[in-house]
Amino acid sequence: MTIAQVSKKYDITQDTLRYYERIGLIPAVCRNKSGIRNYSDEDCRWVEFIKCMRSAGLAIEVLIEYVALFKQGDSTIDVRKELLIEQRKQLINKLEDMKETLSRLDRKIESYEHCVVKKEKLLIG
Amino acid sequence: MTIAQVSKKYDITQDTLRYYERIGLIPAVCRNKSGIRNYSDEDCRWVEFIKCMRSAGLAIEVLIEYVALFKQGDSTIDVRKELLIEQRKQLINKLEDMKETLSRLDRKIESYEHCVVKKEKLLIG
DNA sequence: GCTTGACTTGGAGCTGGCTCTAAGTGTTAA
DNA sequence: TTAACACTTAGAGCCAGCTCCAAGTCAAGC
Repeated sequence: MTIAQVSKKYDITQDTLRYYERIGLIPAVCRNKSGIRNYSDEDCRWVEFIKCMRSAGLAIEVLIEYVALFKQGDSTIDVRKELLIEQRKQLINKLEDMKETLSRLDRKIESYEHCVVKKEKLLIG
Repeated sequence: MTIAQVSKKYDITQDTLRYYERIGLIPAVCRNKSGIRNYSDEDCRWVEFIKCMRSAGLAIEVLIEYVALFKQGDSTIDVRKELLIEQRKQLINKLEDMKETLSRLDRKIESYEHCVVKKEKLLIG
């Protein structure tokens, strides 16, 4: 796949794809003889995985570390697993916080309902 | 309450508190004759509300709008409610995305479990 | 051969959201 | 009364994470 196709498929700009590769957020993509990127299926899976993790708020720094460990091979399997577990923990905490905020927002909206009712009562009665 | 107390209570730097006030993220706080901020209970509730919403990822821009509408009085009640409902919608979507990412992370960690088991089998057998 | 156009690079620029600084004012304690 | 300190302001600086740009390379079509 060309960079243009990957960009379209995953809705990530070409600039961002090149940027991610430059900083090591995805492993180096193979090129043809004239230096043009040709994304393999595995490259695509990386792009998709990183996009997903980024959108959930995992830091670029952490993901770069994960990719670097991956490149070092099987000896880093345990470390990678620990890294993922730590990220999961943080994600769960964030989810909890957001759920609380959501219910607070619900209550706030609820109180606006009462407001409107009062206003209507005033208008009617 | 002084800015120092509010800063401590809500774990927000004094700089950030002043910044929030400057850009209209919280309504103007009353000052004594020499210009020093004195946070009322209502000011504190604003600080806490804004902190909570910010931590869930609501944009500063949107919250500034909410505060501006609030300052305009009761005529903006309906608009404010709509604004909150829209933000709730977005928050729910974000939560859903994050939940999916979380279960993906779970599966990934799961697959690392298998990895370790294989490695152990190799070591043992 | 020449133009067009899709790609390449390194580096500069931008946005959001703080965070720090310099210069100044006011209160308090010795 | 003078030193120390907590506060004030406007504006510069910083960081993450892109996004844009200039200059260059290459392949395809006229």
